[in-house]
Parts: sequence; structure tokens; C-alpha cells
Amino acid sequence: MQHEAPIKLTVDAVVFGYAKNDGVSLLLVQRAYEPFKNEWALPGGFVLAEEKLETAVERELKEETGIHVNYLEQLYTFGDPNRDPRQHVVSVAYFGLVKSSAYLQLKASTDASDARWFPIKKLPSLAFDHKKIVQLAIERLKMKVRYQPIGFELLDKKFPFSDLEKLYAALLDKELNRRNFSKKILSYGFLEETGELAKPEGRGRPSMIYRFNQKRYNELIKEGYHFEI
Amino acid sequence: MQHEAPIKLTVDAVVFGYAKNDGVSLLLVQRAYEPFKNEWALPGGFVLAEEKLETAVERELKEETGIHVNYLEQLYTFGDPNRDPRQHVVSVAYFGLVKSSAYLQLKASTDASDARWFPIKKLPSLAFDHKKIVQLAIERLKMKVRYQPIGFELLDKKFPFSDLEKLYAALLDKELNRRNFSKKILSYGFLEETGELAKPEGRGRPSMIYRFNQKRYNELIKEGYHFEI
DNA sequence: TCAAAAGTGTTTCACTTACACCCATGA
DNA sequence: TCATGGGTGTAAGTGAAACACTTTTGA
Repeated sequence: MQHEAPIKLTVDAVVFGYAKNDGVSLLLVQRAYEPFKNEWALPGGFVLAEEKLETAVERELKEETGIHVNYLEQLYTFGDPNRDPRQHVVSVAYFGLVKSSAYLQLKASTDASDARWFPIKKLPSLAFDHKKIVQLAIERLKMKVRYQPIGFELLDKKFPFSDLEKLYAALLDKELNRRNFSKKILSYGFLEETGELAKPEGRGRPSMIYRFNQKRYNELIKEGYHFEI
Repeated sequence: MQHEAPIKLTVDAVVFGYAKNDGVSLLLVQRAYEPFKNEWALPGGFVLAEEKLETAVERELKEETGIHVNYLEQLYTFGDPNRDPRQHVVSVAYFGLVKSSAYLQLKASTDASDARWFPIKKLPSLAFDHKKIVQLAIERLKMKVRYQPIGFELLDKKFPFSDLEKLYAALLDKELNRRNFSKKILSYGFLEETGELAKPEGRGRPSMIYRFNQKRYNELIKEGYHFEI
């Protein structure tokens, strides 16, 4: 057993963003070195000694993309001995979400650079086993959005109601009855009207602007409430 | 950075069993060495070079307890730098279930030895951060039992309907309306009557014996079915 | 023959679903 | 003034919850 290469530990981040035009998108970076040089991959890298896993993810995201996520949870740990051609590398994958504003920011600052958003319907081929990781993350996102208010992490603090509707339609991948969607989600009581109206784009009545009330949501959870779309 | 101790990787197994008298129980081992010598801990240990994580879990379980689980899924990865007093050890925790028969077997074979079942309502204090791991696993078990048929992994192939009822009452930690429970779970169609009757214990009408039809369940899942208690 | 445990029929109520209609805006 | 997108009221259908009753067993 002596002199065997020890198992290495990395983290990878599957970060989703949302914009009305692109739909749900995934943050990818282009690899600068072998293996898989020039291919697209998840942001991530080795965990430093004495470093927390979450810290490692946030550090790598900052370094490689400049992005700060406002939601982060652990996804799954991938440990197949040959997922990295060089040696046994175990990777703890995280699942992150950014608000629309951060989404647009990256788009502006790194145009033609090595970090980019890809709509999840048009993903390039990916390095390592990252395709598998991404698939799992997408499943998780689609499942989770149904019973936890993570949809709001993809929208700005204030958002037109119609955006929320479009986001859910995109995530659940089906058209939903407008009437029933609004009745249901408003009935929970954690959405607040701001009183503002969206400025109309093209024609049609402008949508009302809402805000997610995290405090109210936490109270409801304490009361044993359980929301589901 | 040279000469820093590399991060070590371990696996831990949170294995649950069920018996009518003890309720839901957790499999623990008594540590033979420092640190935490003689304290109770989750079965587990270091991942070998080129070893899959699941293989490592199953190997450690076999070595330390002789138990073979019939359900195993990854739970969470714990990576806090100081969760082990010796050095930075990252542990991938798994969540396992064994059927009643295996449960009773361990009870018989290792009586007064170093592996034992503890009812989850009467757990001893645990080594490392294992208490936290166990809490997460219990939450997962309670959540998951509501929308996935993992309850059957804790019962034998054939079981009296009343056992299923008691198991669910124990897991959900509330009394449930007998009439409605049976109507609901039987309506899904993945439970089969065997035609047998349980031999009565004490007085009262003997319960009918059922069997979980995994094939039928898989079909239902494919059809987009989604069960929930 | 009685208490205990298990099995079953039916009504009530709440919530989802579906449908229809009204309102505000730009072209 | 009309097409488009957004907001709202309500009837019909479906399924869970509650309740009451029957059956089978050992004491």
C-alpha cells in the first residue's frame, strides 16, 4: 500500500442562471490545460488543506468566473476511480443559483472570454464525467423547484409576475394554466405585491411586480406548512 | 504547500433496520482505538486506492458488522476541516436499509459484541460528528418514506399489512387513520395479497399478508406515476 | 361471549381543474 | 379599435378525511 498515490479531492460547481430570452442556463468554463484542453467544463478545482468544501467552491467560482452565487447546496459526490484519466479524483459537486442581475453581469464582462452561460437545451460536450453531473443537477433543479422556493433565487428581488410564470413553465417543461398557477402560488402568502407595474414590452397589459418574502416563508415552514406546485 | 498532509477520504454508513418491538433502529459499532476509543460510532473507514465509494461502504459494513444492506444511497459529504481531531478527513456518508430478517440475524450473532442496533429514540452519544450525520439521515428517511417505497426495504418480502401500518406510523411519527392509510396505499396497485394470513399474536383478527411488487412499481413510475403518503 | 385487532362502505368537504370573461396597453 | 398579454370569478370534478360498522380471533 505504501507509495500509492493518495486519492485527490476536488469540488465542482453546477451553477444555473435565468434570463427570459435564454431560458435556464448553465455556467461553464473553457479548460486551459490538459486533459480536455479547450473543452468546456464545470468550474471547480482542488480543495486546499484545511479548507471547507463550500469555501473551496466559492473560491473556485470567484477565480474562474468572478461569479458569486446567492444559493449553494451540495449535490452529490462522484468517486469512480477512473473518472479522471490521471488518477483517482473524488469530486464533491455543488449546485448553485444566481439572480438574473448577476447573470447579465457575467455576460457583459466576459464576452469572448473563457466563462460563459449555455442554455441547458444547447449544452456543448463536456470534459470528464461532467455531463453526468449536469444531468443530475438539472433533475434536482426540476424536482426541487416544485416543493422549495428556489425559483426565486433565479429572479431578482423584485420581478414581474409573468416572469415567475415563464420561469416555472421553463423549469417544469410544460405549459401551465395561468389562472391556476397564480391562484396557487399567491394563496401561500409569501409573495408580496410591490404596487409597481412592469414597463410594458411590446403590447399587452403590463405585469404586476412582486417580491418574495423570505421571512414570511420561514414562518410558514415553522408552522408545518409545505408548499408544492 | 509542500509536505502538508493530504486530505484523507472515508465513508460512513448510516444503516437503519426495523423490528416491531424496537421500532426503527440504527446500526452502530464500538470503536476499538483512539480517538473516541470505546465510544459508539457509525460503521465506516478509509477508502482504498482505486476503490469505488459504494464498494468501500459495503466492504466496511461487512468487515465491521457482517451486515449486507439491500438498499444503499449516498447521503451527504462532510468536509469540515476539524471534524476529525487528527487531521482533515472528508467523509462521504451513505444511507442504508436492511430487512427485518437481517436485523434479527445481527441481534443473534453479535450479542454482547461490538456491533449493535440502537432504537433511534435511544441513541448513545456518538464519536466525531456522527450525531449530525445521523440526524440528517433520520430526516432523509422520514422525508423519503413519504414519496418513495423505501419502507418496504425495512420489511421482509412478505409482511402482514398491520406491520406496514405500524412502520409508517413509527416513521411519520404520528398515528394514521387505518382506513385511509390502507385505501391509499392499496389504491396504487403495487401491493399484492399473498392470500396468507399472519399467525395471530395474542388476540385479535390476524392480518393479511402482502408482498411488494417491485416490477409493477417500476411500471407505474414509467407511466409518470408518483406515489405519496 | 366479550374485548381486541383487522377489514370495509359511505358521506362530507376541500382542493384542483377547467372554462369564461374582463382589463390595460401599443400598434 | 383591435390584437395581445395580463388579471379574476366560478362551476364541475376528484380525492382525501372522517365516521360508523362488520369480521375474526383468543381469552
